[in-house]
Amino acid sequence: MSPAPASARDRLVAAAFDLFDVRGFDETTVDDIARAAGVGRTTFFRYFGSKEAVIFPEHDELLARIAARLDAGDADSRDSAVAEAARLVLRYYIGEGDRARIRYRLISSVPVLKTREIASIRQYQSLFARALSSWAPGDPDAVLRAELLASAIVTAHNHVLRRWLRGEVDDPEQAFAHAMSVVLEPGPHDTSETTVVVVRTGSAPDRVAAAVERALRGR
Amino acid sequence: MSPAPASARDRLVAAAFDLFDVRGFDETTVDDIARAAGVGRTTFFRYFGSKEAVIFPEHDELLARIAARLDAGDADSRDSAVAEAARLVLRYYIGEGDRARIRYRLISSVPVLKTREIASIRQYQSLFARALSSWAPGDPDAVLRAELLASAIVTAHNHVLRRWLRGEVDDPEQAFAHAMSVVLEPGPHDTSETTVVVVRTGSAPDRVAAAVERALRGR
DNA sequence: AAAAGGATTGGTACTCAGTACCGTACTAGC
DNA sequence: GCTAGTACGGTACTGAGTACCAATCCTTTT
Repeated sequence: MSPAPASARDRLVAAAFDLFDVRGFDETTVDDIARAAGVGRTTFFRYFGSKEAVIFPEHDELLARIAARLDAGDADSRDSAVAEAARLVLRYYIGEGDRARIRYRLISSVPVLKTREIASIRQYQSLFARALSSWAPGDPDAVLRAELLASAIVTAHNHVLRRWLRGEVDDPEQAFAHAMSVVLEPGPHDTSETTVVVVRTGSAPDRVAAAVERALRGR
Repeated sequence: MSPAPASARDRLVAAAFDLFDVRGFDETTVDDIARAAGVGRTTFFRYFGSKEAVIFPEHDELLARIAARLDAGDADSRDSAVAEAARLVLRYYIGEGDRARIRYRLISSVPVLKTREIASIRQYQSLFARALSSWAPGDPDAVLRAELLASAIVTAHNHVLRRWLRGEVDDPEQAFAHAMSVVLEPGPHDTSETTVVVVRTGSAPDRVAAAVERALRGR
């Protein structure tokens, strides 16, 4: 549809999504993609390391953007930094529109693509874990806590993204904000009964108890 | 070293670990493995779907064992069911000894194997998420909570396993128990300052405040 | 304008993973 | 002894991914 002179890389991506969508991933060879894009097979492998990689064309750039956003954060702005970095990814996929939906269908049906996606997600997760770990105190469990929060953020992000891809969510940004509130909410306890959470502190018990009472009454 | 008549499958696994360890993954062909095991190349692919799969020989059986353990649980025994299922995996890898260490080295240095491992872990995670979800109430966030807890358990497990593989932990079972306590502990807040967690409840504020005070004083 | 140099591309040839198919040996049960 | 099932080996093929070389284009320099 577009007049013509898109870059060879863009034409390859477009051709790949097209062919994978109509003919299937296994039934499409790299030769087919290159031919449809009007380039040589060599050129394909010059831009993408593998046949799967063409499905995630901006993966590296997204990784870099996330890393940049996380690097700009610090221990004080922790929660907002990770939330914004995750939103970055969410917005990207939402903005893709149809392409994201085609990818979702492909990933759901082709095991090797699902594997690839899971590995991509893990790269995001590692970035989050590293940033969180660098902001953490010398606590012996700091690394574990960082990994746990990183995995929670990624899980929340993916939960929302998948629901949006299935058409179960209208406002993904708001849904993600809600999911993050679930992540940051106290432990995975059953909320149907009264739960008392005790965090050791230097403050006198009376002062803490008073603060709790205020919190329960007010707000 | 063993006299001889191990099954073809076991000989293939042994030969693969051996060759991968000394010569490297990329530098070893499936032909090499088959020849070293004294079988044909066809036989290799009859037992393992791919060259990578031979590194995780008992993966399917482990998955089945986890599924069985989780199926035996119910909503009431939730915490112990998931903890035991995770321990199942931990014990398996600990019991492997040297083989687990070789796998760890290979995974750390060969990207395609790392990808494969991450995908395996995700399969465990999905089992946990499905079980947890099936035990959850009709809460609209129940699925999200199930996925979050599943990812937390898997993260905790892997944290401990990796530390053990690096020789940073002596008693992995105890370390895992501790990690699980961190997982189940209230929210990911900074513990260096006083944190007040409020969980909505039907009880009167006074009664809750009194319970908190008791908790802070006693124990 | 011409030459030089770098970057993008295409083509060829090769290795090897993975699949399909077929023939063969060994075992079990009648 | 015969047959059916199972485990195995061999051959042949497709296609992903790599290495290398030659051609073209575009920019810069003289």
